[in-house]
Amino acid sequence: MFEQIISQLGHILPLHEEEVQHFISKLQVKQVDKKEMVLQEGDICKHAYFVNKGCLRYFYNVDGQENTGQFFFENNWYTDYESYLLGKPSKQNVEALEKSEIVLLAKSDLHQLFVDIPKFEKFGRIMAENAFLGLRNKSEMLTNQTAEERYLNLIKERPKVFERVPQHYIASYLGIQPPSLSRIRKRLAESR
Amino acid sequence: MFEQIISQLGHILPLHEEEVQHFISKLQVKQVDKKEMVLQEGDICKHAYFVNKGCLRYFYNVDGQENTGQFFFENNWYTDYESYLLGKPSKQNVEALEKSEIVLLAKSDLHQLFVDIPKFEKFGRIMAENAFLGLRNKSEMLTNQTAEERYLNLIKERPKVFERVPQHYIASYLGIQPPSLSRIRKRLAESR
DNA sequence: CTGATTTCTTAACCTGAGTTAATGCCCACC
DNA sequence: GGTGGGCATTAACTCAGGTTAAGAAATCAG
Repeated sequence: MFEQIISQLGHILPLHEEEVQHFISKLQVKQVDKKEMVLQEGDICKHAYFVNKGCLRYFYNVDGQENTGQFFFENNWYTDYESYLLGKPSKQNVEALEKSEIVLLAKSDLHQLFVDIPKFEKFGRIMAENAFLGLRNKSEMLTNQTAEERYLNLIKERPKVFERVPQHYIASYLGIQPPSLSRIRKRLAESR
Repeated sequence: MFEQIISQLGHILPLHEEEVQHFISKLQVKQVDKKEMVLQEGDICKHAYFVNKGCLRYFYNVDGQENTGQFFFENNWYTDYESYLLGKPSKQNVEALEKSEIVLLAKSDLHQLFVDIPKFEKFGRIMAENAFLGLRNKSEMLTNQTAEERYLNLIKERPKVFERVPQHYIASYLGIQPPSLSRIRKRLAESR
């Protein structure tokens, strides 16, 4: 149930058995169906989500267009940090792209952990740092690369995405429309 | 010299006088001229920078084009987290847009602080969280808004930028070219 | 197995922004 | 007080990507 999350945590923090138990006592597991929403725009994000199995994506809804921010597969954390940290309504929507099992950690519990076991602050810091690095990657890709470069880069760096995610979500992740992704694929296929 | 940084720190962490002194002992001040580079692409970013006075901007160099990521004014922290955290050569360039005074905090010293005074982990966490929020704002703006919306939003949210930063840097920050920003300004002026 | 739905591709047309280059303005500095 | 360099604007042209719509292909549910 929590082996994955505990194993990952063990790589960050050395913990005593009772600390592990204390941590586990804060966790809850949730099964979600394909296409089920985990978080909706307007909700206040009060949890961090860890993917045990399956796949989540978050997206923005802009003028009826879905704008995919990121995909999260097994052993990855997701949270809408902005809503989570500032207590503001989220602008993000999160849905399961597959039947998934996710672990929930409430913000209030995590903050209590920071107090009860101060070394968990390090966990909090590393979560935030990793969230930053993930966003930075995405953001740099959108600013500094052309659509074609972004596509090629994604194939190279995360080929798994293409095996598990429909192409129109990938287009949206790359910041383009499905016809545009098709054009890029066609262009590349011809020039080879 | 360090009043600003200590004052800000005081809002995050309650500290004893000796802890403040310990922290201050890690800091160094640097004066930089207008247009002077603080960090260059390829360097490994080993410090966090706090702006006491003046203004920094960081940018990417992509095919000879400068791609501005952010401006930092007084009382803001900058670091290239990716290079800083992973020890990789930075892809960013940082220059002073005005004669500036900046405070440097070395990564190695900060990590020693985490060990010496564990509650500094909280400072580290909040730094990372704030870096995330800043990037998230920028990133969301680029993904979800048109160039015109980004321009109007910047005027509304950070009018100071227009008073202190040449327009071609603002264009680059908005993700467009100077002629394009001129067109937007013209369009807006006409439709009013 | 079959009809329905989702997904992908293609075509035609449109548009916002890039590119390049010319012009004029401003102001910093000699 | 001139002058040279940096900066903003404008024009003309190009093009990547958006938009819309239609059709083909794949996938799913009953």
